[in-house]
Amino acid sequence: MGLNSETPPIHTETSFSGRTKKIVRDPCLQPCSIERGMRILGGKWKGSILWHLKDGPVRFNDLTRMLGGASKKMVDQRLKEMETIGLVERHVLQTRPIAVAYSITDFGKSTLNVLEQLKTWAEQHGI
Amino acid sequence: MGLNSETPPIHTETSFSGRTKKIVRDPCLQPCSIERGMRILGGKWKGSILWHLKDGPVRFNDLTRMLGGASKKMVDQRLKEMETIGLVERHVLQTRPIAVAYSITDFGKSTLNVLEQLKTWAEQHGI
DNA sequence: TCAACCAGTCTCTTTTTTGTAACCACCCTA
DNA sequence: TAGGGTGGTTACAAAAAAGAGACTGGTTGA
Repeated sequence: MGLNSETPPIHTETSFSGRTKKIVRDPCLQPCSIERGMRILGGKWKGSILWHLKDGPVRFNDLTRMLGGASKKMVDQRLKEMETIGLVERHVLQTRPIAVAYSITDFGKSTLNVLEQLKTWAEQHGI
Repeated sequence: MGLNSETPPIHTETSFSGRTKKIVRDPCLQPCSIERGMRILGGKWKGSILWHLKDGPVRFNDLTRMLGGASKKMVDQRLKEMETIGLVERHVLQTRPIAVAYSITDFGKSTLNVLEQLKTWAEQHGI
């Protein structure tokens, strides 16, 4: 099916400067908020990590095991990124032997809505 | 602040097989639905493209101009991926000169909730 | 003592992604 | 006829991401 009379008109935000030069009225000069959000949450494993932390702190190796397919290196990198952004926190437990646990911060929790929607969407559409 | 008595207990889904070997009760053998969803929507520009198509078909060059910073090649690649998945449709307009417009499909529209949430989240947190 | 655990780190290689720029073939208008 | 438009494609280079696998240095239980 092609575009026919019922389909909405072509949506353009361009116009001509003078008679020939085309300009965009509303370009995303910087990546728009969706794009910027994706750069935070869209990385490989990031969503999954947050999701696995939502029920309480998890230790490093446990987390790696939960994310079947992710290497320690990956998990380590992601956790560091997410720690500097403030999505997760790192706690050293003064037990013997020493252990390290990661937990989700309030900021991290603020992403759970989005992730839940995404999860629902993916499941509904058999992704 | 470290982990103290009020913080939830370490959340582990592991146990020991026999006495020594640790196993995970609930590993993501395949990437979980969040991960799989991200693989679809998380790519660079994908969300933005869908968002820009939501108000009606847009022509290729216009779209490229709207996504400030994306090259034709990028937009082209993303559109092709998204067309094969069924998120967008390509229409050749029999005008003179010939033109091509891309529009969002119903499946594509089903992602708009997620994208809207993401957008809201990003804006609320000054991302 | 051996083996498995802890939380990572390091190095190396491979793969993927991204960007730049030129090019095509055709159209339209000043 | 030149210079803008149309929707792409191609080749090449550069940069980023990902993966494999060994290794550390200590701990713990059988």
